[in-house]
Amino acid sequence: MVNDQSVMAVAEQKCLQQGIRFTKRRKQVLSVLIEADIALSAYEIAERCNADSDSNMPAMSVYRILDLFQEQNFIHKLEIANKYVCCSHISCSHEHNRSQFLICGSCRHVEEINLSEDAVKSLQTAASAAGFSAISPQLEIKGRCAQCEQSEDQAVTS
Amino acid sequence: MVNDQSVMAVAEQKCLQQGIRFTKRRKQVLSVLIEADIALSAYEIAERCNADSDSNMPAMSVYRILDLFQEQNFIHKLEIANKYVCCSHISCSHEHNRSQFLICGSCRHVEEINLSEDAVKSLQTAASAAGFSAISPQLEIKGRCAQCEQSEDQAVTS
DNA sequence: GCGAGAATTGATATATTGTATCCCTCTGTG
DNA sequence: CACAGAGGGATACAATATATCAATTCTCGC
Repeated sequence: MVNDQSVMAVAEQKCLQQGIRFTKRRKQVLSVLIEADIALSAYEIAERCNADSDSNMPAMSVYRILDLFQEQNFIHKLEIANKYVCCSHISCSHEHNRSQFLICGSCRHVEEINLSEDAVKSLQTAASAAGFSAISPQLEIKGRCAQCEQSEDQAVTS
Repeated sequence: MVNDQSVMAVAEQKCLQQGIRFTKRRKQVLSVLIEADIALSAYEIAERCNADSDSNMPAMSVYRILDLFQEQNFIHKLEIANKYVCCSHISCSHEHNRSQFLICGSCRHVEEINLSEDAVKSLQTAASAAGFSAISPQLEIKGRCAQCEQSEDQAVTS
């Protein structure tokens, strides 16, 4: 999991640099995403924001803030799940142009992985052979994490 | 594009073999998907069914039929777009366990490509290194097709 | 400090995608 | 014909997302 302290600090820094305000609402949303170790839907984020305080975070605001965060590369949207996760590289200096996600279909745990250069190249080759350019850096792959695989085996054999 | 005649025939065959009826509604849905060269949402399919006849295809039925077709591997759901396409291998004997799609974000044109063995292997290696097994065979990649790329260039430079 | 203008948020409405449920019809079989 | 089960009609509703306009808050130059 990401280091919550440093991530918030880095996010604040980056906002400052761009003349974007790092408001209370934005802190709330980012904080919820950092603390959750799974991908959350916009409405789930709103719920969690409203759970531990008397703040009233409307889903609308969550969507707006999520849009902003995506532009800033603080978070990623998992399009096959319609959910959002904190970028695991937010506080390091990695390039953000190659995000590959493994998404557990059972428990929704998300791993952000790094494919080899070769694999990425062969993807791009195949894409341009098919007449596609500017392919998105983001790859999302549905699967089943080790834990869920195990517990499902138990369920089947019991 | 797929050959509409043979695809319908193959689909009918496969239904017969499984004791599934290839009803008028199902024909309509498959036919719409074959004729459209782009990915369609369930509601778009319903609209098109209702456009050129006085049939009244409810969206519900479309969803039911789409579910069936997915089980039969007649179609694929593009999860990053929430849209559906006819499987380009429906009338050939390919394995259906490795579908990779390039999806144009502008015109929604979809290409079904085949990655190299190596690329697929390196994906699976990376996945199991991250503790994931049973990864889904389906890969969806957003991009921009040659045509749209070109017309966007024009728009920018004009 | 003060006002203009921009950024941010609030609030409401609505679109889009998808699921649940109940019941009716049709079709093949004994 | 009666019946079982597949298929479909209809309605309701849940979940995800966008549009729009008004209110508030912040920033910056004065």
